[in-house]
Amino acid sequence: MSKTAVATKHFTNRDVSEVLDQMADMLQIAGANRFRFIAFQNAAEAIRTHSRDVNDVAADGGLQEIPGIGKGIAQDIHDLLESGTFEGLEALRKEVPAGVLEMLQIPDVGPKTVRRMWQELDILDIASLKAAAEAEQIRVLKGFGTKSEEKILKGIELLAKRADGRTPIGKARPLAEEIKAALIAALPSGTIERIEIAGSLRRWRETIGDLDFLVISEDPAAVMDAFRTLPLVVDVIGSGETKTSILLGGGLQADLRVVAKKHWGAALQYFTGSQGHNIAVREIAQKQGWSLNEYCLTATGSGKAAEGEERFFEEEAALYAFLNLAWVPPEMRENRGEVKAASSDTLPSLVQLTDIRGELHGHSTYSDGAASVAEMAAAAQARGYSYWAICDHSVGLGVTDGVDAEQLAKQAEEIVALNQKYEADGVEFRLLRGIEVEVLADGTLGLPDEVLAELDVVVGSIHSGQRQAREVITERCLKVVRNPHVDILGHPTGRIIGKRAPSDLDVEQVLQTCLETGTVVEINAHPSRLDLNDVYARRAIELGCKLAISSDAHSTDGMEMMQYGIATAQRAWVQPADVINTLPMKEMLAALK
DNA sequence: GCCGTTTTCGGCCCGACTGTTTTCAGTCG
Repeated sequence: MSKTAVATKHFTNRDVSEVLDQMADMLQIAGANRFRFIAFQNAAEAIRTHSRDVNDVAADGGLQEIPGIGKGIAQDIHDLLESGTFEGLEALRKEVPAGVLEMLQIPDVGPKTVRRMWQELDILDIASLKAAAEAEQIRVLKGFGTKSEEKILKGIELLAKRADGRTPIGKARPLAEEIKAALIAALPSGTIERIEIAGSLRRWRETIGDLDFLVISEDPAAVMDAFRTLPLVVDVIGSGETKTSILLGGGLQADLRVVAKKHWGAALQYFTGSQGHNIAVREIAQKQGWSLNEYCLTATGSGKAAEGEERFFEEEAALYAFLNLAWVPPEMRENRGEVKAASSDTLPSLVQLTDIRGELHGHSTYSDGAASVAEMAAAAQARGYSYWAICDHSVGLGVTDGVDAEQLAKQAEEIVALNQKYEADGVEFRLLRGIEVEVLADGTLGLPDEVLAELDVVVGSIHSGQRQAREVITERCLKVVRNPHVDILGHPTGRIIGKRAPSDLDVEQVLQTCLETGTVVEINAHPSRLDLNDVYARRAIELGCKLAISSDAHSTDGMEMMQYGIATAQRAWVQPADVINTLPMKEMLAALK
């Protein structure tokens, strides 16, 4: 019974990558060859960010075509998908106790420490590690002292406080901006010559592990001091001559590095990451006879330049150019093929905020919005848009008052009147009539077809029953996509980052059907949604689907969220032609069903 | 375990900071 249950479990790309990560962790603790566990880590990352469903790729026999997946791991994945496990995994699970594996989650406790606790002190879980540290039993080991015990206890405390490790970008970005401003304000003018938020925030990843700041200053000590004493600081993790790490309330870490002006290009490149991207760039440098670190290129002697010769770059682009690479937008730096594209000068020309001509999903006071139709229209005009679709919730959504046919007719009068005024005033802006129509549990819609038929834009969204079984929710979603009146599939997976997992949707099948039916797929730009995410959005455009990037604004300020959607699209390699709301209104409307 | 503009074998990015040490290992990014 349980064996059957395991065998029929559907493994998502995330599930598979988690298993591979666990495999890497166990290999590390077991003391395996370091390149072996790196191989599993790389494979995990490759699967996590691969745009196709791993089950489909495996069925096509294409696993080994994914960079980082070779013969061995491809076989392991096949076994995993078929039977729920694979040989090497079972062997290590027998060898490494689950509690020992958990100890690896403790900050500042790595595989070497975990292994010694386990092997030399017979510590099998976090609770007994804590007890041993408190009883001062760890200092008996060679290489460990009182500080080590303190560090372990602090780490355990930190782990308990830390919710799930990563902070949604919608929270992290404002916080980083606040810290940046506070740091500048805390120092005499001119002390900071230049400051940039680097790391995953500069890459606009949907969740952030820690905040990274890079600074040019001739007085690093003063900058360090100011950083350590910011009011937001709860603890100083470490502080040296060029680097300081602090802990903020809520467990978020922030790192600061101060460099000289001539190091800026290499330093910004290094601190922006991702690690995978940096390794790929450093490998390119090596082939050309240079070693790259966060300061400069140094000739290795294997190229034309004399060994030890250094090259400095005040700008990041100059560094890329020196290595014969096109400058790679930070959003693309995830080692998903961008280094290869940069070397052959085939990077896509990414969609920009300025390409957006209008919006196709936003709310007003007719449903749960905070601003009137006229106010939203004014805000849209102020942003330079030439059209904006009012898509309030339809009836059928329990948590909020939705509009019915009658209210929709009333709203239409308001829209017509406003549009007449724009026309009379010679204003190049139009409101469009739309709806975010509720998808009921059986896949039927909250309003009848004849009501939908009158509208310019229909967004179909699922807000309930998101925990339905894979087949059920997929079929429900396909029903929406196939409806001739639904132009756009809204926030397809329904996830709320850090709060609600995505629906167990067969996204591949949904996207294929969107392509067949000409249904546009939304990138919902709200930073707690970002749905589709970067990986699925990339798959969508690979297939040839069209996208709409929508702020889903519920207030005039909500339109600001568009930047998160643009960044997500950029992370998905999306170009302006892939996005229907980069089109002028007439062309855009013609592109809808 | 993966990979190849020289390789199917022999490599696999690079440095800051800490703690326990007299020169380095561990962790992190």
